[in-house]
Amino acid sequence: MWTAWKPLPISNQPWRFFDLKELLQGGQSFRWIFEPATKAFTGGWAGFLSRLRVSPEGSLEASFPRGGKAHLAPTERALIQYLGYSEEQTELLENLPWRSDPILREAIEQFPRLRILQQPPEEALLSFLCSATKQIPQIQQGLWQLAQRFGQPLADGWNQLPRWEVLAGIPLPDLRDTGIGFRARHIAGTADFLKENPAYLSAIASLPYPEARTALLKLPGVGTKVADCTLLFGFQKWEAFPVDTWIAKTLQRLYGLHDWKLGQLETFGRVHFGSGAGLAQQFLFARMRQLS
DNA sequence: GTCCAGGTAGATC
DNA sequence: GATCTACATGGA
Repeated sequence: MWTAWKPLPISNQPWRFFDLKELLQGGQSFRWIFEPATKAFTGGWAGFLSRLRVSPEGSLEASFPRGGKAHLAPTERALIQYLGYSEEQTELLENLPWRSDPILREAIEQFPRLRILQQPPEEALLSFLCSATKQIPQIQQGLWQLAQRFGQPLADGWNQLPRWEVLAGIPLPDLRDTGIGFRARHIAGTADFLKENPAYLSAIASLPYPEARTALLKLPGVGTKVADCTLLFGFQKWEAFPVDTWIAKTLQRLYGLHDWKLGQLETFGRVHFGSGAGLAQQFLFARMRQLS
């Protein structure tokens, strides 16, 4: 069913379970399920499945579907890319202003293995359309239902997230049945829009951040926060600085930015943290949740 | 029971 | 433009 555990060559530093949990279930992807029996996470993206765990010796290990299901396994290289372990992110991290910003430095020290997961844009968009005023476990639950009902079967009871073309044909009441509540009409609206404009998302990939953001904001249910999450986690637009309730709280309490408007906080983030603002955002997000 | 959750859109001023 | 509120659902 699964290949033997094998270390992934992505860091010489030891991993803790805590590091892997924050990377896979820290609010970036909602497609990794923890299995207490094996202390491993199963999940993936697109048509790929993997299992990940931290060995007792502190190395990050992966295992893949095998046998007739081998095509469901990502290459080791693709998995490492998905996990955000690229030269590009290493450089962005190095260039963040942690030398002059003790709050950011502390956050990075607390979560040294954290990176931005590089997810398919379609999945990031769908995920964060489901995220409005929901807790992370509920987002995970809603996406699981969407996948099980409308997505392509993979293996081990796992389905792929549904493609937007498929979502466009599903009646609103059926979408509602997955428990995603009022977000169903946002999904339906965006699915219809993308059906009319099939190349819309792929065109966004080549746009600079400001134009890409403007384009995403035209989709129903996509506001500034969902747009920035999609741009950061799906399109690798590193200057995107999503401001949600946690980040707003962080900037108020730790940076003293009381009474700032959302738009002002977004601008502050991009200016203060620079070209890797989105990466900084993820460390601050993890840190604030840890403090609460 | 009440409050809140990785927000957005539409109404109202 | 800036502020106010409805929107579904589940968990604390």
